[in-house]
Amino acid sequence: MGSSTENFIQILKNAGVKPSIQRIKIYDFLWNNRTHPTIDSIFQVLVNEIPTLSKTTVYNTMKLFMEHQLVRMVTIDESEARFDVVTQFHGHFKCEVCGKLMDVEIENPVLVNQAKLDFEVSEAHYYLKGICNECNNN
Amino acid sequence: MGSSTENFIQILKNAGVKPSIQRIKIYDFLWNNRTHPTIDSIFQVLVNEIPTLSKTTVYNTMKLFMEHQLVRMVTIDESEARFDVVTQFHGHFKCEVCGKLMDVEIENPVLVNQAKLDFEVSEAHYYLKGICNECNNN
DNA sequence: TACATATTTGTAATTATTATAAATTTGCAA
DNA sequence: TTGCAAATTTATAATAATTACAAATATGTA
Repeated sequence: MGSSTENFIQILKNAGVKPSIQRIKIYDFLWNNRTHPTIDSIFQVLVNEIPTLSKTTVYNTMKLFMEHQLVRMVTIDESEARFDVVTQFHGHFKCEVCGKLMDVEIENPVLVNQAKLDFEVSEAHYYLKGICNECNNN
Repeated sequence: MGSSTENFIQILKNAGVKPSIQRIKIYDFLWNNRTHPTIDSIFQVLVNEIPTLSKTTVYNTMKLFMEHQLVRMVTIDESEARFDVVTQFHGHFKCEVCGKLMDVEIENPVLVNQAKLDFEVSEAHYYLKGICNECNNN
């Protein structure tokens, strides 16, 4: 699968987002850095490529991307929002020692009886907290 | 099941938390108001009963309760933390129209293969977003 | 009662996010 | 190409949740 600029432009266009330089670079970064980055970490990296970049633009862009289903917000960290370019359902694990946030494969959970009927679901999130193996072995 | 002050004192003691007036009243409120309240909403109600109550005390107390597994933090709302006195695994549903946060019964999700081996899990959270029936019918 | 410790409180500091308006860029029509 | 309206980006200020801190108060015990 190619990951050239043209591809990112096409992904944005398909989602109904006009591909400005900033939007392309931000999407590019998310695509290639699947570490569930925060607004600030996105900004800190990209301000090197786009010296005039404003943090407000990163906020605006992530909001726009969310509205167009290009990213998911991950709210495990109470203090800062994180973002995930993978929008298919999957879980997250946060290690409370090293702080790393990892993807977790999980069977799509089953709502019990009544729950299925009580609302129209548009988004599902699942996450775990605990200690990762690396931290447990040290 | 009784829900008198004596019972709350016992619950706090069993969890290793010294039962001050403030802690008892806060736990009492959580036990009897299972609406996943925010720090501010807890404070606004209880400052009527304890006029000297400080919001810092509510923050401190919720932190202490979390450390002693008396409550769970719910982070569906990006802006404000919410708290749940029910610590057994269950899901949450947030209606994006009316904003209400409800409990959802759900089968305990199954981690796929490798995930089980990769970390020691201490907490699991599951939540949904969408539109509730009430909002859908109006 | 006296005192050490724990708890609460009020205030100030921090920090993520949002609001706002000016500056810049973009796309298009004349 | 030029001019202009709309979209986008930017910088700054405002907001609001949370944390840090130190003084005040309450608690338990010798």
